[in-house]
Amino acid sequence: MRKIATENGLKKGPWSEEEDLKLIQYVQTHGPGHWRTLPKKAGLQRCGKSCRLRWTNYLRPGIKRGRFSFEEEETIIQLHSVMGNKWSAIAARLPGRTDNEIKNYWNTHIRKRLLQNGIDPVTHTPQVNFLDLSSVLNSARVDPSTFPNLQTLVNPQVLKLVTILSSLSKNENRELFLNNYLNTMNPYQNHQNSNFTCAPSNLTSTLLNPRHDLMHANDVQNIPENSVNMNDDTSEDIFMRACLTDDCFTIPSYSNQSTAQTSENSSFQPSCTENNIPSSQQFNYESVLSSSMSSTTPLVSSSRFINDITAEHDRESYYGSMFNLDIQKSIY
DNA sequence: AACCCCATCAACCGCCACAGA
DNA sequence: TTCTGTGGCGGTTGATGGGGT
Repeated sequence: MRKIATENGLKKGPWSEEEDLKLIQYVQTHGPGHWRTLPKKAGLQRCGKSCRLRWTNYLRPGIKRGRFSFEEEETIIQLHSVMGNKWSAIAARLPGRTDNEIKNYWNTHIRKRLLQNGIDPVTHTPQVNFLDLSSVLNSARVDPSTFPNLQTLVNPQVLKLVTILSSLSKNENRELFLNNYLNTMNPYQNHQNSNFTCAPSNLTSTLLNPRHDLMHANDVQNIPENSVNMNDDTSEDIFMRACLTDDCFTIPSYSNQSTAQTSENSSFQPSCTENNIPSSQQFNYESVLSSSMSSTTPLVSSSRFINDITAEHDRESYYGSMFNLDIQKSIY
């Protein structure tokens, strides 16, 4: 670990057993807090911040050490897909795990594995260039022999949607179309008061994210009967009329926000803030979180099975099959 | 055996939000 | 309203150890 260094008489680097003992004894007697004055009172040559970190990340009772379980990994992935790099918020849902530990685990294990499986760890979407996809699908439409089984591989509604999107000239328009598309698909959600909201730009990710498709499966049951039926052949026309009206493209704030938040160069924005998004642009993520927040049951149905898998390569193959499975579910 | 490369993760750093004076 | 102290957060660093050559 780090070299032991001193600065202003303060020690840096790894903690010794003796230091740990002093800190534990002091906190057990006086409780945590007042970290600035704690080192002097506890007889430690450390800065208060170092003491606090050592306590919260290592010495605090209830800290769970060791390998992350599959359930924990799934929870991290799903929460990260919603929260982004809000490690403390994620840690709050994983008893015994610290934000630092989760962050490290994400960067060294999960992130790598997602990349290996073709999943963008930032957006949680398959790493497929959207325009390339539409190009492929368009060509397939012109020449069915290219993909003779295309209709059995790709949901016709998805094909329609991609075709429409590819016909829109500006990325901004695509974004707007997608947002309106989804708003129309599930208007019920958009009118719910929610403490947990998401910027509309992330709906694009939601649409293209098989994991989100899976996670929203329960929501489908909540869609009121008068919402648009996507199995209706005329739904595309309905959507085109609904989404391509002038009104859609003349709301400056909407447009600007979408454009800004979907910049490819921008990192995954916390995406889900609680109060800074107008209600008309909010998206209800309650159901996304419900599985992990309100229940101790595994987050995906296959969790029971994966408890028995321990080897790293098994985890990798599990992730591969998990995402493949999700993709299939999402397109059928 | 020696060296190099890389993954891991504890610890640090800089910044920010918030509460209280 | 401003200042200051405190604690929290996310990003980064670097020591360590293991595997490969």
